[in-house]
Amino acid sequence: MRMSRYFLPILKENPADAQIVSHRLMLRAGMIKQAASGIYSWLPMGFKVLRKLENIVHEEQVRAGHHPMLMPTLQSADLWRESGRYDDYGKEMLRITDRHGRDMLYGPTNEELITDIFRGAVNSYKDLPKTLYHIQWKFRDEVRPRFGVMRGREFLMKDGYNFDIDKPAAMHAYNRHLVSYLRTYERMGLQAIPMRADSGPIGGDDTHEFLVLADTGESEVFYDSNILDLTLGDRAVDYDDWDQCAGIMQEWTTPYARTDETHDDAKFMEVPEARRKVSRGIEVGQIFYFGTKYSESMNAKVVNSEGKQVPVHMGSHGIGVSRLIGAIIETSHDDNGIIWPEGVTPFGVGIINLKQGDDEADAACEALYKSATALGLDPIYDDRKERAGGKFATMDLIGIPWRITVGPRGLKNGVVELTSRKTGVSEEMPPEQALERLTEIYANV
RNA sequence: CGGGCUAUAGCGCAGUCUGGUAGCGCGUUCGUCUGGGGGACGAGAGGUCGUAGGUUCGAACCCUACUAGCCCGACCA
Repeated sequence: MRMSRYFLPILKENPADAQIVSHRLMLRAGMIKQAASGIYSWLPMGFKVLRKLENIVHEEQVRAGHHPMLMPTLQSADLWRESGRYDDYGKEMLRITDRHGRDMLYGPTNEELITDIFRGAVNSYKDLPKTLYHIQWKFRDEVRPRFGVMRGREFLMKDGYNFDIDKPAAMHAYNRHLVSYLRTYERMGLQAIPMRADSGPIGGDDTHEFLVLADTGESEVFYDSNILDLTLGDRAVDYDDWDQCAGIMQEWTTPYARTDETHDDAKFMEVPEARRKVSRGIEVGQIFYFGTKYSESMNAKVVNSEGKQVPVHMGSHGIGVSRLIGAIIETSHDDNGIIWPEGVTPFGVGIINLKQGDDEADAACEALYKSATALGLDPIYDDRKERAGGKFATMDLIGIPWRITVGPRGLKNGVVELTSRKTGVSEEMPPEQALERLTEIYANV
């Protein structure tokens, strides 16, 4: 992308309404614009990152054997009356009346809809297990939206639902989700810790929340620092292997890690003092096993191998996709702006032409831009007639992890400069070599 | 939902107390110089002062109502 043609309305000054760093940087980097309280338009660069996160979530869900689909944002109140949640959910649910006077709602979640879809189509244990999910906009009419996309009213969320014949099978689904979520967050450059949590209005027995450590997090968290050393890395996972998934589940849930809601001080004190950590965390996902809560109230039953009607065992699992952007920025930024992890960056490399209008510099940048594009590096080329300082500041603000700086001084020696946004370390090398290095870096992302 | 605050140019703000026809910085447009970390000088463009009503010869400013947004708390992914 040529910056001169892109829509990137960056702000030099801090917007007055933005309290936390991710909100401030998203506004300054021209990623979002507020449309109403807690509701945002996603401008091209913000949208690009959002789509990248969405893709990672999809890839990892499909890899785990789950089926993508799409349910509507608007739902009929009827199903919610059937489950009993129409009255229980409270004012957080945005209620709408259509022209015929029918009660509708903008979905805050989709348990009712998915159960309705499932019960009409599946009747036998032979059709189980199934896990369906979608990534869709939700609306919760928060009393007090704040912190930009971290706590908006409209938000993009992946929510998935598993249907299993009994509890052991449903627990495998639970474990499988935990593993797929760990992998998802790792690919995004995030360390998200599964913590025993409170089930809240969704209900259920078993639930873990995934928390990203950050000072601005909404929850207080208590954990054994040993958990920070765990990584999935590139180990091969067979999602059909119950024992392997249970083993990974064990591995991650053995060290103490809880939010304040479920914190047990006596147990926490058993952790050696040096490893006992108290911090704050941003919740970026949650998994639940809730047994037959919805299948019973909504009559989602199958015939088991003995010919008897039994309610299916269900679980639901969510990832706050739009809020993840906030979480990533909270954990990855400096005074100059965002620092995108390579896995989610809107552009692979930023090319800065220090002397726009200089024939040699222009030609070198053009060539570099074309090669980088052909290599799939998805470059953003700052070809504006700006001073060098302004170009550096913009590139730092929008957080592109790698920068190639092209100027007449280096070109005399046939070199450009490759700079890491994260470390600030620069190295001079011929343009082809810089592209090779970047190709290698992104091949491993 | 309780308590507090704000609304003036794209963004950040002053002007309101003490009423007299709207200003600063950034951005933006044009020109000249400059050219490796938000440069300098000069000349421009851009505002129903949130909305409606009231007081007044005259309202951004005083009064009333409404709307929107923000902060603290309770609540939440």
